[in-house]
Amino acid sequence: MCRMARPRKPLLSRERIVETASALVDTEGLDAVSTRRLAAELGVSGPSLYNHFRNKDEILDAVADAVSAQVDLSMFDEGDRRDWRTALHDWAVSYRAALTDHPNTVPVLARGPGRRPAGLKVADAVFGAMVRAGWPPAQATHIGALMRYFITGSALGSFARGFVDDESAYDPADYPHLGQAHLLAERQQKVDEGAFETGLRALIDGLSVQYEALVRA
Amino acid sequence: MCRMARPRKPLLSRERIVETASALVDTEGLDAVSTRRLAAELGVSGPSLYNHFRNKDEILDAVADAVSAQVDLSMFDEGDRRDWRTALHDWAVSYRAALTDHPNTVPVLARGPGRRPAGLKVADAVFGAMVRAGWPPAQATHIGALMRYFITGSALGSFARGFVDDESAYDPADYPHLGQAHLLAERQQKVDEGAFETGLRALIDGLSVQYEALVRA
DNA sequence: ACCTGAACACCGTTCAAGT
DNA sequence: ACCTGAACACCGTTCAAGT
Repeated sequence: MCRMARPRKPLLSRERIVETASALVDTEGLDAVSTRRLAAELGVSGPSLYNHFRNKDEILDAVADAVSAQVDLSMFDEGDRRDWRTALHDWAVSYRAALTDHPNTVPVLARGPGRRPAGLKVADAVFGAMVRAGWPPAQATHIGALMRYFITGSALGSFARGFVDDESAYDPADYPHLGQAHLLAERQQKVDEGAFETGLRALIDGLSVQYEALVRA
Repeated sequence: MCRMARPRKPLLSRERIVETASALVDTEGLDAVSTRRLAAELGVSGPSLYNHFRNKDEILDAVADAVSAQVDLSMFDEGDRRDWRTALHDWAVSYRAALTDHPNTVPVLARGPGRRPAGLKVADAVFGAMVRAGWPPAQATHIGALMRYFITGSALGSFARGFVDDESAYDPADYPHLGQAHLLAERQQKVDEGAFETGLRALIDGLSVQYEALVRA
């Protein structure tokens, strides 16, 4: 029959838009998401999206926030018996896992929580748990921020292929210590995991030093 | 009299393009750089740029690399007497300062050195110095990577969604006073600086713990 | 070699018009 | 309220043509 301009049931919803956009980001990357392409994927015309989101950035923010919502926060529950060190470690691992599952969203997430509800919930949970563990509020804020720096920085630096898998890009005359940089690219994932683990351990060990000085005072 | 298609002296050079692009990025942000806009700024037509760079990404890479070139590496010189801890700290502070000077380039830089010469030189210097200090090569690689994660992650999380850049997004009904956004920006900057300092100290303290265990073995 | 205009295949967003 | 096509002001990039 005839195509109606407005069906009795809306064709679109925020949920459906975010689901489709997320799938597109995961499979084809951030650049594949244009309003026209996304709309086509949803079976509507481009401008229809503007009935549900103010602009494209809001759609991408919602996609990113769905990833933040996957981060496990149970280690920060009041009832959880984990030491703050263990909780912080387990949380960082869960956070990184969420980013690993959706590497293409990292450039959006790495810019901070902004006004994204799930992102803010993560920040709030870390802050609350650190304060309960005995950290002064100002330090608890710092810990939440610096952990996020490290985790998102790691995810961004890892997935974006920090080194190129091409030996000719690294002339040993220019970079005497990078002779095996192409091999480094080959084993990039291993290196990134190792660097993440080393850094995470160092971060928590170092915070422990500051914590001990704190409780002693 | 007549306008020539090819003057005896080239109108463009890679240097001039990068200089103009850098100024545009610094003053108006990454999004302000379009090939047409940049070309207009240079007094030429858009396609002219393709005689000097393969594509726009290469121009942006060159802009980012100019920032990497500003990072002080003297603390990693063979003659320098600084302890590896102090060298790492001083380098991190210099690195962050370079990013602070050009916050709009951080999204490009945070993706890793790629094949950018100055970025690779930085990675090479850190690696070499850590190995000379007694770290095993695998650990030296990790240290270079994890420090970069933290520093770029910090810069991205701080500057990209700073309250200053975001000012237009605030509803004037909620923030009727002009000073409000400024206060938020100032507080955010303080938090970011504090988190960076706390994190940097923790990272180096934590690495020290691992180093002590290493030399004892 | 280096620059040009024209052209191609796109963009994000607005808006009047439809139901 | 929610979707449409048309329109506006852009994009990055290719390419034949000019000198």
